[in-house]
Amino acid sequence: MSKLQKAYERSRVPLYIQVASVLRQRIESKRWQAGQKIPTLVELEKEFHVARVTVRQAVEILREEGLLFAQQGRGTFVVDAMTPRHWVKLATDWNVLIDMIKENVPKRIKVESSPDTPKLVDGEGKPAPEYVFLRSVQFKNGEPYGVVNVYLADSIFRRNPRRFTEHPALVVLAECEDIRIKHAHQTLVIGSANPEMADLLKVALGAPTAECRCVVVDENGIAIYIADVTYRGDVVKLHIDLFARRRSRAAITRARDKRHIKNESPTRIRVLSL
Amino acid sequence: MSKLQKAYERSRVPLYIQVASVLRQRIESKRWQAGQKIPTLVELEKEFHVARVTVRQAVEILREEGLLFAQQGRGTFVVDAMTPRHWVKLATDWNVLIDMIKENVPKRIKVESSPDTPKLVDGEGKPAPEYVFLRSVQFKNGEPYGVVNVYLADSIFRRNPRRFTEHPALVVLAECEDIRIKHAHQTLVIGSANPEMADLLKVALGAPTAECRCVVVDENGIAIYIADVTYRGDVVKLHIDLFARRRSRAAITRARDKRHIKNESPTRIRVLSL
DNA sequence: CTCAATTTGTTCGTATGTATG
DNA sequence: ACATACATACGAACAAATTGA
Repeated sequence: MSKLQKAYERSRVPLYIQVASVLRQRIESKRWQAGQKIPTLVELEKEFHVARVTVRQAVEILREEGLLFAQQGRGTFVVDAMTPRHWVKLATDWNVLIDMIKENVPKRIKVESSPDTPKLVDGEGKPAPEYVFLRSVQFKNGEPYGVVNVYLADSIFRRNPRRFTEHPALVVLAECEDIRIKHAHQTLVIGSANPEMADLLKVALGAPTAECRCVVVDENGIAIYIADVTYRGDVVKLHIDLFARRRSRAAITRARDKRHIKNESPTRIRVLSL
Repeated sequence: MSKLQKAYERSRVPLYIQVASVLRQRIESKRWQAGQKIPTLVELEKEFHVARVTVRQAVEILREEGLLFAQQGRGTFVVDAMTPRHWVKLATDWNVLIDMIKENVPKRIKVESSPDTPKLVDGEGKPAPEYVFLRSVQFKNGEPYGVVNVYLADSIFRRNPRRFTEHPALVVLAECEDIRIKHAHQTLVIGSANPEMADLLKVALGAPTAECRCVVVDENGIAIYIADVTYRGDVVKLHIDLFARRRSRAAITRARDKRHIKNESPTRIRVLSL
């Protein structure tokens, strides 16, 4: 039994779909670059240990998606024009977060409201007596990339219902100077799209997603803001600075480094076998 | 046409898998709580607009996963004891990172070495003239959860080959007091398992993964350590403190909060329709 | 205790989709 | 393109366990 068939046992998703998703990732991750000829069907069927027809079905899917085009007698190629990726950079600091989503302002769109559950908080803050539930989809270039579910303490919402419905709730919250925040935090776990999210985000069912949860607790220990955000997995990028010596002229140095790489002799790699 | 069927058009994922993923999420999100009886097969087949057998297949999957148990004549129930998950908590600070992976020490295991590509650095640091390539799989409770590919500058490696092969390279690196680090950072993007990773991590092909890249640059601007780590998506959890007022007795407060929740009147949710 | 209602479990037959060689 | 085998999905009917009147 091939490795893929073992993977098949685990997921019960049709083989050609699985193969297609692997090929798609190679294109999206630029491992197969635009215009490049991809391996022949024979090579692919050897790599994946599947039948010829199965590979063809996978390639067919990507052709329909406009990622590949095939030419009889020549081969299969990655299409040239790939739209540049839009990344959602996750913030690691309150002020950065507020600044970032400030720009999101007009992107909020209402979605058929499903009667969602209250959602318990797992260990941070007491729930407020009443919440207002807001739901929106985030768009960029006409493409959905995130679904936001917000529970906002009703007492906060009442202060200015208009502003809270027209702007990101967190931004309005940050503007209220008299609200004293004890702590705010964000967690991220990786999930996969359920049918509803797949529909809203226009991705395949089971496609990777980033599930972010942001909770703001006021000075009384009340969770006044609870947001559950689901992003398409392919738009999320997180950058963490672990360590930095003072006087870091990072941007400038980086640019210079890049030029160096091309001129230098190729780096040698020694594989260490234990 | 139902939403599920639309999702089917897009992904060609079998219907009963889609239903299963919806049910699974209801359990994991606590919308269906432990011990609770879930709707009957008849109700579910009405809700999802699928045949009886299809719902049964979905329930069957969750039974095999140990999330549900069924009793003829009574109904189907959510199991009580949820096994606590093992999370890989991503570090957001150098010292925390080192402390964390210190404990990983004995988990490193050698894997069939594939002649991997040199991997270019995208903007941070010049490559060293020669790297040593190390590869390992991380285990927890006998289950693989991460694959690590490390490029370590050969000049660093030579200082103590034994230690570098027997311990996490980053820990040994941190111990070398004479190595001055200019900066270190980590990035995370979400990907999906290719055939090789699916095999190593024992997950389905295309299953969500976390692709972490950690780069350490020394005072000369040389990237002395480049690690590409692929984690199973379901074990990664990232916690970001956005904001915290001084004198936060978080742990104690949390414990008290939890008790409160049970005694208080249920929180009301008002759905806001724009 | 029995009966009826409820609910899961099983089995057909049929049609279509998936995967191999 | 074909033949074969198995998976998926439907609808319908029936069997078996549980509950409560």
